[in-house]
Amino acid sequence: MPELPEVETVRRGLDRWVTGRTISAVEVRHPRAVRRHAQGPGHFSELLAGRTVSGVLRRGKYLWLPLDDRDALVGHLGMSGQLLMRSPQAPDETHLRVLMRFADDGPQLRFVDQRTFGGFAYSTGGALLPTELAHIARDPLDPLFDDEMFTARLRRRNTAVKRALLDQTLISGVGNIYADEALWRAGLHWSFPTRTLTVRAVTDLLLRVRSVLGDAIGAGGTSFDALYVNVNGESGYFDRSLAVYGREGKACSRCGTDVIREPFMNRSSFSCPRCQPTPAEPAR
DNA sequence: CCTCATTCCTGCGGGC
DNA sequence: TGCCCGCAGGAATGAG
Repeated sequence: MPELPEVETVRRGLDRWVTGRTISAVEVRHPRAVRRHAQGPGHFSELLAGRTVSGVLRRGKYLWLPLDDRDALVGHLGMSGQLLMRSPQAPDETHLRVLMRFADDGPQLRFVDQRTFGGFAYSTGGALLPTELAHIARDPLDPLFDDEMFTARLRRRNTAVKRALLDQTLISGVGNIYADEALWRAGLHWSFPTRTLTVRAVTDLLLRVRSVLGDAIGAGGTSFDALYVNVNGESGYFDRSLAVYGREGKACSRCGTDVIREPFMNRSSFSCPRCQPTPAEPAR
């Protein structure tokens, strides 16, 4: 699933391949892909034709492409979204949702999304920060991320630490995979109550979050090739480095104990029962 | 301001 | 061989 490292990898690819190019036409092949654009697919396409992309920015798991004025194209990959650079001659992908052509007749930008949780919207005045994502917190790799505010807000909460990590209004960019990996690195069980975490523990957790995201970006960057804006949703080569996610029944690389899987928030949480013991009074 | 459950979607793979 | 069903899960939404 695309989380911050995958989206950052996509951002770098897009920046290289579409910045400075002028859009000639946009075909919406599935209306759900632009469901957040209230005026509909036709209007969405009309607004984009003739516009020049001036860059590619990211906050958390959101991407946006500032255009040649104060507007922007904002998007989210959802769970299965891919952004591909493809030759105009390449056949349609099975789950092609949006096709963007450029005036130079060069590689097209294609949004391919099996489960259609992803989508795009036209953001009027959104070049600096689209209103569609203004409610999302800065991500931990943002130089302006406020560590002290994050720590204070997290410790005021009355919930499980993993729930807090997944709350995009508190810290953005972390999804199920990297939450589990960061918690393993920090030696914290997902149910640890935020109220009882010390400042020191939160500071360490934030360090682990940053280290796992940074490591994953490093791995994701290696899977690039010319006309492919990485996208596999399986985090480049980082899946080889996962310590607990998807590793139920396999040995923890730190202590050898079998990794366990527990249901949480209608999904799975993976942890090492020895390195991440269940707290005396777990939160949910 | 929280906190938390529900909903959207489709391909895959396990079980029978 | 084929059918059913659970599972994967980010984020908007609304209830309390």
